[in-house]
Amino acid sequence: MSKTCIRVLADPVQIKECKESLNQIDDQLDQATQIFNLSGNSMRLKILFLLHKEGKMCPCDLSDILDISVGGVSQHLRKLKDRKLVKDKKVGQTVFYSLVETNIQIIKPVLDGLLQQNQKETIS
Amino acid sequence: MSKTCIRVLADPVQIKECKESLNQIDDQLDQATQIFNLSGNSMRLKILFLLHKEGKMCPCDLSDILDISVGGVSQHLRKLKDRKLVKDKKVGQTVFYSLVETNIQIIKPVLDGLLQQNQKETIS
DNA sequence: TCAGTATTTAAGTAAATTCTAAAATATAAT
DNA sequence: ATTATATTTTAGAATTTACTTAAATACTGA
Repeated sequence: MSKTCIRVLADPVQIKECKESLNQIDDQLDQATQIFNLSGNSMRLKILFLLHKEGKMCPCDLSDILDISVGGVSQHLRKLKDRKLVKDKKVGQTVFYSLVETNIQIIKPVLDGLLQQNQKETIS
Repeated sequence: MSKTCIRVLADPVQIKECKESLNQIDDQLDQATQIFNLSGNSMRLKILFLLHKEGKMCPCDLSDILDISVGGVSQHLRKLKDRKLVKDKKVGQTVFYSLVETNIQIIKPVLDGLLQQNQKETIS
């Protein structure tokens, strides 16, 4: 990287303190970034919403609902599972995925809001 | 896409209702996806956190704190501004960016949590 | 055991993302 | 006017992402 722009009027104390703050909360920042990143994809957010709404779903049904290949769904589910946002349970030859409630807390209000919105529109 | 996997035991009513639900809340889903997507990048989440913590900051200081080029910071800020998560105000030759409170509501709890964590660690 | 169903994994591709460096724009000050 | 400062925009590159298709794995039931 070339030389950074250092403002004439910059407050070096503020800048130093900000750097320290970021270092202090680095882990929490990383975790939030990961969850937002996983949720910030339309297919994955839809999957999370559907699991919230339906309780559990299998890759095959999700593939049908979302209109993407089963392989594609499986890859999304693996990412969510790697980060422990969802868990799976095999029943016969079907694998049911469901939310890990304790690990989706930061997006839970949004899922709740979407579900409420859905129920509201269904009534009217 | 090749033929989707249609489960023998699939519940066609459930699948149809899920498709309709997604259609109904399509706009809200899109908006949440966009905000999560913008927040799901470590540089941008740090920028949002710093703006929350400091009130306002300029690209030059952010570049120094985040250790990326000013051009890179400017590009992140433009994305956030396009989605109206931040606003800018020019003072002399410096541009100060700040949060648009009404539009960051869905990530506000996380920013608050990070700030609290930061203050806690600073005391101890 | 063999055929059929459900899922996962792998390979390959097209598009999007994120960065740097450099050029362009705009303001300030001498 | 010229020079310096701050920001934005552009161009280009390296990386990552998200998809499809096909092959591999695993379970079920005749």
